[in-house]
Amino acid sequence: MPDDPFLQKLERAGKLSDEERVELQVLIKGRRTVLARDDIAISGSSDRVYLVTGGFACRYKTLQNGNRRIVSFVLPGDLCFMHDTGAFGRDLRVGALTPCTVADLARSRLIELIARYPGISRAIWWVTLRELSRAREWIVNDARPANQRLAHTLCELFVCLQVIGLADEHSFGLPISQTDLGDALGVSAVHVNRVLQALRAEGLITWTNHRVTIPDVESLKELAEFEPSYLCFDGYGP
Amino acid sequence: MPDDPFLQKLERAGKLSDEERVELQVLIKGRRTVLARDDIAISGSSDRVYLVTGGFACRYKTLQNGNRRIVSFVLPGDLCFMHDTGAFGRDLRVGALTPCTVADLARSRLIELIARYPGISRAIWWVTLRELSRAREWIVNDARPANQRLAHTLCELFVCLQVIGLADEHSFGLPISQTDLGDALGVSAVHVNRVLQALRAEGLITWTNHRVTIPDVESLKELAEFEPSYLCFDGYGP
DNA sequence: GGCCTCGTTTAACATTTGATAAGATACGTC
DNA sequence: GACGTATCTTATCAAATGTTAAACGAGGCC
Repeated sequence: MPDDPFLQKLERAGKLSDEERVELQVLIKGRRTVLARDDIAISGSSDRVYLVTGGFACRYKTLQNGNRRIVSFVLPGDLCFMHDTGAFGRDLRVGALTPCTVADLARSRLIELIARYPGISRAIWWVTLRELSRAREWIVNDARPANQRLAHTLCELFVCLQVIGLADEHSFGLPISQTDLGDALGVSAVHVNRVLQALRAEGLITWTNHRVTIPDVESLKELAEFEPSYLCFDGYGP
Repeated sequence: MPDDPFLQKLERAGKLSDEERVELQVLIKGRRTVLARDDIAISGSSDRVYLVTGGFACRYKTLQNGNRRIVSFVLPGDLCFMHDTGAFGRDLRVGALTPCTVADLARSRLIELIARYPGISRAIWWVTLRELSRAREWIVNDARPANQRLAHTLCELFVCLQVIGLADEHSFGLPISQTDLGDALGVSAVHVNRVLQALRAEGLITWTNHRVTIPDVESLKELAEFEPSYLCFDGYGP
């Protein structure tokens, strides 16, 4: 139980009591699988909250011209639609980029837990504020040219995956397509490839066999102007 | 007291009791003025929460090349840095685009009120989730070409200003420069002007004397693919 | 009125990025 | 191993956007 990525992540907001931890473990018991490219959830469509426990997913919207814009990645341990009851935007979806495992929680039950347990309340606040901080950083990132933007996104993925034990010192598995990555960067797939070649040529990264290797993390961070405090991994409070 | 834009906006999340309203009115009593271009606040720098009561402001970050990216506008009645204690990103700032009036609140006092009053707690949750929804919509907007992006931003400003009584049926005052607007769109000032001329030529807007007029709101919304549910003005809950 | 500053507008050119298409490579299925 | 599909890669051309600079206009100040 100390290895559940969800609880592990929540405890970044501050320690949970044993009781709180047990309540949450009971809540997230069930699992279902979702195929790659299938939706995990659509906003405003249910009384469920979704916990992704395995695989890569994303929050996205589709524009009228058919373009998809990914607004955030969803990694193991991330909650989706915690607060959504239809009032916070109607067309946001969560889709699986790879095969995923998901736990569906009853929103009402989670709300009860938030009301009863201060540690859980604090943790859910932390999760929400972290999402807000990350969303704003993505807006900032969109002001950078595509090469920096790609570098920044790779740095973010690297740090987030490292925290949940899915990256080692210099590499991480990235089983998504360049098209997916382009939708996350707001850039065409062809241009992702172009910029990727440039980063490769400079020796900043390699990406083969669905694994990204960053020989010199500091160099990539420097190119990306990556400043990880927005990921809030230093916990709640000063 | 029914005309305070802050309380008015908070009550979108659900009615406040008389007691709650009085507590908040006491809290937001003081006022200071901030000159255009000055910062109202820097993240992580104080134990204060800032309520903008007049003027146009923005949240922004500055990139290493000197470019500024505005990640959201801050209008009268908007709170800033409610949760910020240094853990949620270090370099976000709030700056005045025009002369502003600001009330500085003690964060500890606001936290007390949230803990004691369920209506206030719900309202602060609503404010936060609304910010998240809006930030994600800005990410989506960045995937649109500049003309749509400008149209979308004008639609957003129009609706938000209308709600606080600062816009009439077809126009609103917009006392900011095209450079500011460019920083919000992630586009150069020259290109803002280009796209602006195009919108003018199509008769979609006029913008003179710091006032934007939208003769046919529906047409502009259609161009922008503007779907206002993300602004959460329909309140909390389904 | 004259001057100064700031913002807007327009122009010319450079760069980035998008769109399309074709060839190459990997992977799964039979 | 052969085939089919998806992805990656590269090339070419078109469109969007950035950069720089200059002219123009409005408003404040003396």
